[in-house]
Amino acid sequence: MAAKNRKMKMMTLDQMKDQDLGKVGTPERDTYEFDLRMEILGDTIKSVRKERNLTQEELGKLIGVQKSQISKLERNTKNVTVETILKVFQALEANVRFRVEMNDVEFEVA
Amino acid sequence: MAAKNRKMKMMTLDQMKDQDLGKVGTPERDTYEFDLRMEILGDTIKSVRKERNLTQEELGKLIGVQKSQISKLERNTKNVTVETILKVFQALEANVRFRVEMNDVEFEVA
DNA sequence: AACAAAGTTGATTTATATGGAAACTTTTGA
DNA sequence: TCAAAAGTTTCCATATAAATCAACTTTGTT
Repeated sequence: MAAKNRKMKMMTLDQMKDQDLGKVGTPERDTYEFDLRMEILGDTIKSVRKERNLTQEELGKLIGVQKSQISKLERNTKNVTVETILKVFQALEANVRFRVEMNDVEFEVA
Repeated sequence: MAAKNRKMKMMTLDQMKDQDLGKVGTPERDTYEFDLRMEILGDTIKSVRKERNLTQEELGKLIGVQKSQISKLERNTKNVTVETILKVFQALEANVRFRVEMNDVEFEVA
């Protein structure tokens, strides 16, 4: 997957990603970054659920959905809506913070 | 809207919300909190766009949508998907951070 | 091994987010 | 003041997220 040039001593993760996945802004790279974030989101749901010692079925019951739906949110993670995210983490009694940074300015979309 | 009891000297915003909108967890209160967050999200898009000195039409062009769609995202804000949020703020060259807090543990869904 | 509990997957339905087109309203600047 | 630019709204189509159900696989536990 990586290391094309034998003379190269070090390579940052970002350099590797630039090379193997294309620069930021290209469709492939954007897709990769998006998929990664969605995967992390799914993993986070799972981690927090485990922390609360809940099964998918139990979490589902709290929200009012089947366990299969929870499974999909944890694994199958494509795109999700903000509402779904908030619903899940509220049931898990976790706080969701949402922040937009632009240059020096920060917007807290708490 | 508020101040039912004349003897009451002080009331926190949370107490007021509890009284006027119902406790956290009730459907009305959840709806209110959700609507508020979505409104803030819309306002944030608008603020950042203004900061960048872009019209809705120009921002739309960057993303590949009509100005009416930007208007809807800024005002009409109901629910949105994560993909849409990322797309918009990426076009605005703003960073979106997304964090889940549970007790002392923090999950960065960067 | 073998049974139950937990989790996953696929097919399908329903609800709704995304988006365009066009007419409309508001804002702004000459 | 009025014309153009910017923003809004309505009606509509399409794509897809949310959800169920049922069958399946995986993971413990005794």
